[in-house]
Amino acid sequence: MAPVSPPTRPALRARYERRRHEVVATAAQLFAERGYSETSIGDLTAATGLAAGGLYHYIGSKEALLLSICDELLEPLLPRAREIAAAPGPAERRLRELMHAWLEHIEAHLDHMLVFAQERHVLERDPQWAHLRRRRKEFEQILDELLARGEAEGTMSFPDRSMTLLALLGMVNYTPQWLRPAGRLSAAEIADHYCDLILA
Amino acid sequence: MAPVSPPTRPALRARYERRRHEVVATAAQLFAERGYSETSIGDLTAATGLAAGGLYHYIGSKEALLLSICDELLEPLLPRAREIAAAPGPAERRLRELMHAWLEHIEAHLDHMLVFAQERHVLERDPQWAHLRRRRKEFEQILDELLARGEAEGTMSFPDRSMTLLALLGMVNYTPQWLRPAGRLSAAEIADHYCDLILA
DNA sequence: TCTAATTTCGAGCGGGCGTTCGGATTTTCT
DNA sequence: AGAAAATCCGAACGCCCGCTCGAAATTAGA
Repeated sequence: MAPVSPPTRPALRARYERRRHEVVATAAQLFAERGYSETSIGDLTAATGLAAGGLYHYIGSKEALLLSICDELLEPLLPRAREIAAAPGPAERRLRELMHAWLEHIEAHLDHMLVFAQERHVLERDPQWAHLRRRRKEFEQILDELLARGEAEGTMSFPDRSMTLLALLGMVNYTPQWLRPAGRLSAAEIADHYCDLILA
Repeated sequence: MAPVSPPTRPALRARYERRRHEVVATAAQLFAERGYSETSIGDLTAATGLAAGGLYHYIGSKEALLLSICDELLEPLLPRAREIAAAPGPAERRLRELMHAWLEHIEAHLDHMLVFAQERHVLERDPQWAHLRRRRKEFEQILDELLARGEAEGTMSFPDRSMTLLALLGMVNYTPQWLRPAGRLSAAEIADHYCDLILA
């Protein structure tokens, strides 16, 4: 996750991080449309304007870059989910808020999401990815607990809660493949629709 | 799709196709768990027991092998879907039957499915994959028409049919990531649950 | 049994890829 | 201005991978 040589002088950290963030975003875009393995370092240097050496100043390695993309995606989402789920109010309201936040996050990070989804098989095996596995698992647990609370409160009922959860995960994880920011449907509308589907 | 040198003598065709099918299945398994790019020809020779030359006798090239996996997956499903959708009876019954067939097909070809899903970004760009794009599109159209027929018959109603279709595709396409043949849920149960969700 | 077709072998080739590294350039701070 | 830190360059390296090819082994059919 950490790049090779971040500047020690604090005044330069900001510029460094900004530039690094640009590089990661550019890479996410390329990876999303061509695939990680099908994108070469040459493609990356062409897209960023940096030469190989300059690029490695920021990314450390190609695989670390991939990890950075997924980190940038999951890191802010999980605390937000915790926060929303822990807030007061009925489970259904909590769920709808969480779905909104989730889908807005997806809409704002389509490329990152597509890359993350693409690398599922790496996620499940490589020990370097263990912390991401944990994060994803906790996120799914938060969702599941919300559904369970809804059942306990009597406002939701599912024939099979765990299957409903999987269906929900499926819908949402598929969304980046067709969602377009300029498209007909907003993230909020989609979130509401998905909620209606499983709560009906 | 066609390998390099299929035998001309018809008596040998059967054995050749059988062996070839074995190779494709083995490859699908490896690709599904490690990823296409992360699986080397060396891995393939080790898993099949064939040496490099022998392997290429059946696969033609690594990319052609990937295409074969996806072909074997989609080729039988589409005609079956056409048949089911065209059969007489109310739309809801047609849809349920199609979902059953679909999920049983997934259950029977988990590896192929995972590989196909993994290569989404290739599917959408490479001209070599055009016929697979067409097949998938037609399959989705069949589904959409079934939903539309349900609405016309008055037995289904959706706030937004195209979004419901996308939700359904999401659920089903995600299924191979958790479905296990020895698991708690059968393909039939899952299909019914999914139908219930969108028809509620 | 003899021949031709088929299947298999495996060393080796050519190329592309990720990465390195020494130095040049630019920037920051005193 | 001067020194130290940070940024960037790009040629070059070594490795690994997909693939080839001529020959050997096996099998089918007469």
